[in-house]
Amino acid sequence: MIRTHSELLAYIESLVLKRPDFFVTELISPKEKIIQQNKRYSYLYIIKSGIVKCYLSDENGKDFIQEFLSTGMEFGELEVFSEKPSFCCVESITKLEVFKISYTDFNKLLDTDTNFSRLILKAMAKKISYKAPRHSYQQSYPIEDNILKLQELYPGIDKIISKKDIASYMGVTMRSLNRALNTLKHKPVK
Amino acid sequence: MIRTHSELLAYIESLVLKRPDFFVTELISPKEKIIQQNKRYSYLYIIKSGIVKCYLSDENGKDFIQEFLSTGMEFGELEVFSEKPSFCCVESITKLEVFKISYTDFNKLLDTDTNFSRLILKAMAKKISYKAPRHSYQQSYPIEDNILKLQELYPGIDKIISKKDIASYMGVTMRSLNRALNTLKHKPVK
DNA sequence: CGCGTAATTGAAAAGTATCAACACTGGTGG
DNA sequence: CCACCAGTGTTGATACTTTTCAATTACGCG
Repeated sequence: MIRTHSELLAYIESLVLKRPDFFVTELISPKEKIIQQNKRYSYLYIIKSGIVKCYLSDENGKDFIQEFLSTGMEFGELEVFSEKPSFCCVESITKLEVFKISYTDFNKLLDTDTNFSRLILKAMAKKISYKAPRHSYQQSYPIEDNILKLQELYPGIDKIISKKDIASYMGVTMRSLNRALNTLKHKPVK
Repeated sequence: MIRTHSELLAYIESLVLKRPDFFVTELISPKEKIIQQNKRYSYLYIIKSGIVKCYLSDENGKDFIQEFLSTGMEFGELEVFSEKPSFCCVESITKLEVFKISYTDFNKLLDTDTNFSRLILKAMAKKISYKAPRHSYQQSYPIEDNILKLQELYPGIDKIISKKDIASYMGVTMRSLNRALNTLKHKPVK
């Protein structure tokens, strides 16, 4: 649920030393919108520490959280390739430390540094293989099953992420989430 | 819904001429399982012509279709990066013409051919930006809305894809799909 | 013709959303 | 210090949507 990629972070940190002109370090406070849907940007980000949520919001005001990203995860990179405006929002949950790099410099790195290019490919492959089973499971199983799975994989997640966000992540209303939690409490059958 | 990537196909075809030793052309008949979940492979595929479905099937036997792929789309490439067994099944719907390339040769190309590497990055970015809004929309809106959207984007899709598959793609039962179709027919309000 | 797969439909059961009321919390300002 | 407010979380009643199950029809093909 909260995704990380330590290998990428390590490599980025080594790059920052080699090419300090490419990267800007930034501190961001909680609840800040870093990327807004349908806007154009020219920078992408790699998280050094902290957690962001990455979500799509539709015209009805319903938000749907794609993933929670943490150390070593990049965001805003897809637009480099698609050349379209951002298709999702990114907002900090905790306070954040990020590396920022311009599309231009990112492209330079891709073209000249095979290791880097490889890591980005890997990062994107990870994003895809993560999304697919989640999407599938969420559609195929009732809420209770999804909660159980979440608790199993990420015990104590509710202390970090608000319930509202957990509900948005699961694609259900908070009412349904609460009911499911209650019935699980009262019949911890297995 | 049926995804294509002509730019990649064009480039692959030019590569086939330059490096005929890297590629094998194969003909595949309909309803063949090309890739099976949780198995390991050493080849990946690029579609020259025809349509495949790419789906996850869970222990309950429910299938969930990720995407329909056609000309220029690659599959089986994620496992090159993740180094894990395949996480989804791929099955031909129509008869198929594909290029096959081994992980080894694919890696060689990635390391030596910047244009190629770039196209693969782009292909993966496309896969991600396609999945996210779809997932979001499907969770947030009722079936009828999803049908309308589908009919708008791909009129006549029902002639190519079986209803069963359309239902699996939308993540609902066929019963629900049929009911939604009927109510749409009887009240074509707008 | 007969077989298997795909598609259709009804009725009951399960799951989820909507709406609305209310509790809890941590600021903020009087 | 208290009152107030906004954001977050909780809960009940009800309506709606979707699944499940099962029975039936339609279609393509040997």
